[in-house]
Amino acid sequence: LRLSDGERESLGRLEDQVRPFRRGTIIIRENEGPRELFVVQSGWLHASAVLRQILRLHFPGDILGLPLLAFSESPETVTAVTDVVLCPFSRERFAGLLGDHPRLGALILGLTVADRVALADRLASIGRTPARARVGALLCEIFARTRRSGGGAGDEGVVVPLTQEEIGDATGLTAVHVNRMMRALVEDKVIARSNSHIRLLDEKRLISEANFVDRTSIETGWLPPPR
Amino acid sequence: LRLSDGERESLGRLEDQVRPFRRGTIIIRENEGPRELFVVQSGWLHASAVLRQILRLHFPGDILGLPLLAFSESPETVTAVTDVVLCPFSRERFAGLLGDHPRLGALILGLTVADRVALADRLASIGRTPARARVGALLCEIFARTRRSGGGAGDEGVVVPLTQEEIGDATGLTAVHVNRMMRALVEDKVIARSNSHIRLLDEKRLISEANFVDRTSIETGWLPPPR
DNA sequence: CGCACCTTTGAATGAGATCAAAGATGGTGG
DNA sequence: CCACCATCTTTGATCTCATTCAAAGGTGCG
Repeated sequence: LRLSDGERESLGRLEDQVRPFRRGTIIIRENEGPRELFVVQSGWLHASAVLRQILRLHFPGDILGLPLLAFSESPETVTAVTDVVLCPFSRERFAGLLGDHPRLGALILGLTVADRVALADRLASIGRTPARARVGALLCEIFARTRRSGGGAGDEGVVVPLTQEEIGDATGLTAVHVNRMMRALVEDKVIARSNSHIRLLDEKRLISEANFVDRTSIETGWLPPPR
Repeated sequence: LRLSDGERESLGRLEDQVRPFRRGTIIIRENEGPRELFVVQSGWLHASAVLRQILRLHFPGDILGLPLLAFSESPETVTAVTDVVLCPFSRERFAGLLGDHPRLGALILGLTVADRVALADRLASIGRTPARARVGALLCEIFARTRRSGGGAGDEGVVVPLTQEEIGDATGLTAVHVNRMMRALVEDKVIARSNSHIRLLDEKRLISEANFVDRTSIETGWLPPPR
């Protein structure tokens, strides 16, 4: 999508501040009223809820804290999985952006809708597929989103900084069972692992047995004209 | 939220057409390219994905087809659960609304974010809680949203037009197990049932054992100024 | 009144959880 | 540079919640 000069400038201004955090840091705490939203500049994070369910992985380019647009208390905890660099901005600043550039608002609405659809995919995965497919779907999502944000990650695989416990929290499984499923995937030569580095050996098969659909690219043709 | 005259008028125009559908009708079909979005005027619908997972219940006031803002092919099937009346409108018309009234765009973004949060709640429910709590959470959601949209539904209960099979599709359970959990809830005097009519006897208890959080009301204080 | 669909119930089975403990790995300070 | 400790991974045995399979009641619509 080609942005107008005004849009580009307003978006750029959102990233004028830069703040680094150590891995493990809690960026937004559940049930507290955060004052800021963030754009992820580098690193991985995850959003989790009660009962340790991991709801979402966040990669560079994502906006953190959108629930603040609907609720004064955060419904989720956002934790840095690796060291991260974030660009904070206020809700008022964001409102100003939406007011000045309705097309950007529509674009962000589109991105939020896409996010909602991806979440729905995960709901179906967790509600209706066996453990192995759930782990597979998570891996597919990690690869699709890493490719999009992190540059390469083509064939050399990805360093996944998640513990098996965290993969379990994301898939609704126990760490023990995640371990067995990952070993089974290695056994069947669908993936290869060494420590935290994972490589896809048979992506077609993984995608098909996990029922995975890539939701990383969205339509922009319908947007209102730029201002 | 108080709308400006222009906002009110533009919103009203979205509902200028009215189209009734019979119960059981498929309104939007997965993997097809729908041409329209809809506002629900009356009736219940549900959105489902492959594997029969029900992703979302839709009540009067909801917008159907938002995924069209991100994807040209619908990721979900929308089916009328009861007879319904819908107001169709085009994506272009919606884009016009967003362009003319950025504050409405921001409001719809807030509503979409709230929807995403509610979906995240269901993900946690399905991923991390036992069957009885999942059924309970669905009932809580139905009561909360019926109250909001359908008027009363205070103490006299609600007629739930879903089969136990459909409740299972929404909660990731089998119809047989849904039946056992519902009977257990009746047995423990948490709910009362006669045919498809359900009444809450001990809402506090149901909410607490289901970990339910009501996400039906959202913040609007941050919105940009109206135009 | 009959048929289709839905609910209810029982028994057997199985996927994943739980419990427990033994290897790996990596970061830290001496 | 190495030893130690915390954290993470792996493995086995057992248990349990939910599924599956099967069949008998209900309910309401045509």
